Amino acid sequence: MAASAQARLARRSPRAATVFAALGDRTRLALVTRLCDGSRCSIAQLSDGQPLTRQAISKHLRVLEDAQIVRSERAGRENLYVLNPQPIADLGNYIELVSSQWDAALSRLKAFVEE
Amino acid sequence: MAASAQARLARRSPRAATVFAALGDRTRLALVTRLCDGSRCSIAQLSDGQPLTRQAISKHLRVLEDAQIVRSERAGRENLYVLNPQPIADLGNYIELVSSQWDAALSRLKAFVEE
DNA sequence: GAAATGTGCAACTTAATGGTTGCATTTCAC
DNA sequence: GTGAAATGCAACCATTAAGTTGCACATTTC
Repeated sequence: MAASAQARLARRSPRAATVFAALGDRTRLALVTRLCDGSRCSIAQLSDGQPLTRQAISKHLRVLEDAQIVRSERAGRENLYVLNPQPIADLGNYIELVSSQWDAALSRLKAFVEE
Repeated sequence: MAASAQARLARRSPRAATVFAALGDRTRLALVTRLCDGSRCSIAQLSDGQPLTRQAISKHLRVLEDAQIVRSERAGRENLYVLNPQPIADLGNYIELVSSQWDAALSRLKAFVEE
């Protein structure tokens, strides 16, 4: 089944790479951390306390939205952002595949050494 | 315990961001996929079949090595690379924290609606 | 030892990222 | 309706990233 697992990993690669890349930044990771308690926050709220311009935060939110890690919803004059945990959960599956592949390799090695 | 979970997430952020960023590229993800069956491969082997220069692959491997996702070992004239699954597994923990935070938020919302 | 193999290093190009500032626009509050 | 608040958009700058080419260096192999 090794080939099948590799194929599954490869098939998920493009999408996974986008999500990984979106999370590969401190500021964006902080935004995700802030949003993962389920709160809906405006850009002004999210940039409050951060040592960056509101525009910078806005750009980061767009990156997260492109990766579908976050959804935005207009409410009057403000734009509310909510986390969408699905893509991140999918990464969890990806990671589990990698880990299981590695564990299987370890088992084979162990069996080989012990025989 | 919500504050504690957030704090844990924030503490892991800088390191996690590095690993996420290292995985946020198709080519590097392909390299990880290739190595996660436990094989030790030279740069020449890893760049074989890829539509990139050996140098490009070499640079990508350095990024992965800086993130400690991969280890290299000199063997004569060739440089063998092996996966180190630990940082990736740590990302799994990070993701689980995010998910559990989100689930807790959902539960609170549900309780609020139903009361 | 000469040729071939596997890498490393440096310079360079192009494109993407992260960030800023300034201004226009929509919406709310009084 | 005037002013303040919350955004969006565009232009711009500096840095990093991704990739290439060319060459030098070590290690096999014959």
